[in-house]
Amino acid sequence: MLKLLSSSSACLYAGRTCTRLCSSTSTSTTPTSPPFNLPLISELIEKQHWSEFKTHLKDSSFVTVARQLFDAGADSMIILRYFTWSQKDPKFTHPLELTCRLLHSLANVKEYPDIRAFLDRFVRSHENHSVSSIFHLLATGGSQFCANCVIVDMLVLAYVKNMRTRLGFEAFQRAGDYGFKLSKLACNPLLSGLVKENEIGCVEYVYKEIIRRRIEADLFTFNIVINGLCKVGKLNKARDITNDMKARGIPPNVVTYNSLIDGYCKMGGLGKMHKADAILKEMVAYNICPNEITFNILIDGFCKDENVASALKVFEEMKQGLKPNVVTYNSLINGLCCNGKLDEACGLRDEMLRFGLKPNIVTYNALINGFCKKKRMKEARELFDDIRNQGMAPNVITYNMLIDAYCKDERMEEAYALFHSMSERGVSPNTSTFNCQISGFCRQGNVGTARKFLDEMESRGLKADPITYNILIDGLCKGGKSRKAERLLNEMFKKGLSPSHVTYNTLMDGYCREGNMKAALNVRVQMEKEGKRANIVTFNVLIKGYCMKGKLEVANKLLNEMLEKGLIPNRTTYEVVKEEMMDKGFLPDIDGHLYNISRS
DNA sequence: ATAGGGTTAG
Repeated sequence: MLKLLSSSSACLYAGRTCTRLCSSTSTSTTPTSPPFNLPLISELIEKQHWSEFKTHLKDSSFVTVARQLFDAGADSMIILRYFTWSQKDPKFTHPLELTCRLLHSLANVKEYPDIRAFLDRFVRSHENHSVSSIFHLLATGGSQFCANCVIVDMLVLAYVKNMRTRLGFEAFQRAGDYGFKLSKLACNPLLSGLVKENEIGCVEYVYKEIIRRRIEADLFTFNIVINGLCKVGKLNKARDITNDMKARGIPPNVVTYNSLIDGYCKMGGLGKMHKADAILKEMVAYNICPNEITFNILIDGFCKDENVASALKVFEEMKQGLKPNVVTYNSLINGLCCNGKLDEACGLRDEMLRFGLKPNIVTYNALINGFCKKKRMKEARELFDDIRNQGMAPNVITYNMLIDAYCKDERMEEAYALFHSMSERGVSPNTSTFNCQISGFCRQGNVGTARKFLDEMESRGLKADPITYNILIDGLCKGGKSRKAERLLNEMFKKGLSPSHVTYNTLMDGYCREGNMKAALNVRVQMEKEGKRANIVTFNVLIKGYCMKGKLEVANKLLNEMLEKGLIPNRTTYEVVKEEMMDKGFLPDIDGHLYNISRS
């Protein structure tokens, strides 16, 4: 078998010319082939008598035999069996032309489950045929148009199911070029895969094409698209699609509304919970009943909005008709912990135990985080030990929180001991784990050791992220080495990392502190060249820098520029301005803003 | 086949 394969591609092209030129009765392609006895060969394949099969065809390549089978009009199931058998050799590659021929022959006799299984293996195999070549051979293979539509539909599905979403998307596009009509059976999973991979641009494209190509869309189609748009904050578009579906006679359901509510909750900004609440009212008005998940989304939204009081109100409302679950409690416990209300958080933990709900690792992490932030390390550690007693295992987040807390408490050895023990327990450190420790060393002014951690992390195959660099840049700046810090920007670019606002602001702050306003302004220019507009922190840093140099006129000019750009001064701005400018007789034009700030 | 929770930098 194997030694014959090397010549298979030559055979393929010779064969193609041959089948085109000769009449269809031609069954023998090479003069050396033994006479082809279809009934006998078919029987041997069907009964899987492979050794006997080989003795009959010992000199023929796979391509030759396959072509003989096709040309002799063998049963498609027999040919499929032959293909499957030849796949036992993992290095074997079927010529794509024959694969397409097999697909056609299976489609013509409507053996759909077999096509599905075959394509599943096909996309998983190492044979990386390009989507365009597959389409080309399918379209020129002279099969019925409908057969091709089915095959392509199943091909898209096979790609998506096997995590080759990009290829699935490409096949979707090609299907449009060739005019092959797809079904929602392929399109819905494709959309779902694209959402999971955050390819929302592609999701929007596929949705538009589904409408344009008149592919039947169902409730799932719309919900997947709406969910994808909500996840990236494109709420207006999501609402438009909600209207589209209504117009097409598919009313939104609870899932649709949950996605929208979640979108508004995560959007951030002022009044977001008000908008989320408005959607809730709308859904109730349409007689769609909120479920546990609706409430979980709202509760989490209020918690993240630092409004635990409202979250608790919604929680009470939920208990009237629905049963809170672990996620509900986790959101509340986390909300309470982030606001330092540890007793109440523990109370809720006890309540969930009374209701027969078992705290999971997320519950523990929320509580541990709460204690860590209050520097109550002893209790945090007790909770950490309790995880194992409860038959669970701490995960990388648990470790990261504790390591970070020990570092912030300047207990670097304890942090390092945990760092060591996590590997022993089979939890691999990630970039954050290193960032916490790098940050710890920088805080102690030990940038050298911090830098060594970065190298150590990369030697373990973990990539530094922009945060790693922000930490190091901040460390160098605080040590009065802003020039050296600026060199790290180039290192970032070399690694394909793009500096964020934080990176530039940190560096500017460094130069400002050194009194080097010229260098600080240069950084701003560079930042804006990179398409990042100055934000509140940028202005705060620069204003403070000029104030410290006594250049209050320039500081005042910057303050006005900030207001003109619609940036609302925050507490830091207020403090800088108050201490440095107002006390020295400057009356910056931020009266109204000042009122808001002093109240907040 | 669609929905929910926890860590790091200014």
